[in-house]
Amino acid sequence: MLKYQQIAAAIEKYIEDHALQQGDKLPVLETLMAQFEVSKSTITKSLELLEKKGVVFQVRGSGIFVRRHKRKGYISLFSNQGFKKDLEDFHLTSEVIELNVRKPSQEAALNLTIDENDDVYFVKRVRYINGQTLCLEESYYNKSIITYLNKEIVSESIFHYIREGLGLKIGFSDLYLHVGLLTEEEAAYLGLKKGMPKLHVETIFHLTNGKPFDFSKITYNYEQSQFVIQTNSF
Amino acid sequence: MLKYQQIAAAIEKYIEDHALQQGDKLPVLETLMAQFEVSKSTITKSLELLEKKGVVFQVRGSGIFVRRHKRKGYISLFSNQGFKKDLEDFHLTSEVIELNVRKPSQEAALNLTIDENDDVYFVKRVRYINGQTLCLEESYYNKSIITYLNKEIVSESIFHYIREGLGLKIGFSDLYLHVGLLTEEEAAYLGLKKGMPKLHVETIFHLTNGKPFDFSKITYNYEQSQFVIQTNSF
DNA sequence: GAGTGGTCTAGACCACGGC
DNA sequence: CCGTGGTCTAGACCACTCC
Repeated sequence: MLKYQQIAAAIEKYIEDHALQQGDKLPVLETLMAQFEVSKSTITKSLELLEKKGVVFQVRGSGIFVRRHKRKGYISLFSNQGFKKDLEDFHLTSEVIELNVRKPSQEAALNLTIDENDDVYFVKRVRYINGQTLCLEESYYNKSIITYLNKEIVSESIFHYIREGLGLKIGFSDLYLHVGLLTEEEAAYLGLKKGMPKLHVETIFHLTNGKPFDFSKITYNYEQSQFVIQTNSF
Repeated sequence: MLKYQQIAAAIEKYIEDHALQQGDKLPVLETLMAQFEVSKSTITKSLELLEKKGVVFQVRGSGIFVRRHKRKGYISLFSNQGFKKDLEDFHLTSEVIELNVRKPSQEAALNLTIDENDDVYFVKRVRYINGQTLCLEESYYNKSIITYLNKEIVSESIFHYIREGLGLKIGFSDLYLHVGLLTEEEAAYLGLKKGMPKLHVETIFHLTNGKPFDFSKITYNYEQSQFVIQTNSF
């Protein structure tokens, strides 16, 4: 692990352990430099990382402050697929409905930029949060990248397996959000009634080298659909 | 304007002008260093900025590539309030329903971290996209920060005025998303029917110094609610 | 004006991709 | 192995905040 990542992790842990709140001041750069025995730019890099993650904000001429949104019970839209850590407050489980190798739909092939004759893993799951249905998920994984999946992996965190088991590096993703009404089938899986509202999210996940490896379609239970997103200006 | 921002803007313009597509390769670092006559870290800073914005992605040992999502007609969830540039494809207009100075609701006071006796500007607008209703917006601006607003400003881009007119620097924001069904009043403003789905977004905007200055509640027309979000891993 | 974060440089060395 | 991006350093100078 790189220095600036270690330092960022240490600072984040410090904030967590001391239960610091929004606006609380952290030590000044010079102190941090001395404490971690690194140069200024390394500390700066660490703090940039934490700023991107929405953990701190820096004010020139003033200091470094903790950033923390106030509301509880909201799910971070980004820490759902792939970044499970933030969900420690929640119990996430999955019920696997379907898992097989097949040819992709035209839509899936397009989004994964593969040929319709290439193989994909198809995964269909219902995910539960604290015992309640959270969402219905249908995912297509490019089999030439995600070479193996089994029921055990798919019941747990697929993304954890991709990183640790396969040693792949997940880069960026594009999310597409829609609002609509539940179909009969979706309602059945989620234990809701047809015609109730839904949040539908399609995501294309890429590796750091830019190759799309997963196309996911997720329908969220509106009762559980409380999401938070932290953003920064450019 | 800072060097690295100028360079980032230049590179972004180059991508735009040459209509580069996802995966297209940009010149290597050394070339860019020479071309802009700056040191390596400055170019790196520029590219980091573009990476944050979702304009490029960098692959170690390989190169710098253009990142561009494929779907058209989607609104970027972040470039709506405050970052209007990305919406050039769309015609955005506003109809002002209400504009006045008042005491904040308990909810607004809480989210702006002010007292219920402090003054706020209250703005209620319906926003149109290409002539269709896009959303109903109710905003509370901390009057001790946003000292003046009038109908003309509020009909145009409030955030542009805050930046240029008031010289304030917008920092970060917290978005809270919900899905639900339209009330009678909301449906009336949006020209829809009660009971249809809605996306409800509450946002708290902060200045770079961390002070919240705007609390907004927006109800989106589900027919227009096609949003895209580009994210990066940490 | 003192304190504090941000920008920029020049250069050494490292790590990954792909031929 | 070469080309390419990433990390890290030491230090100069700049810009903002707040007393």
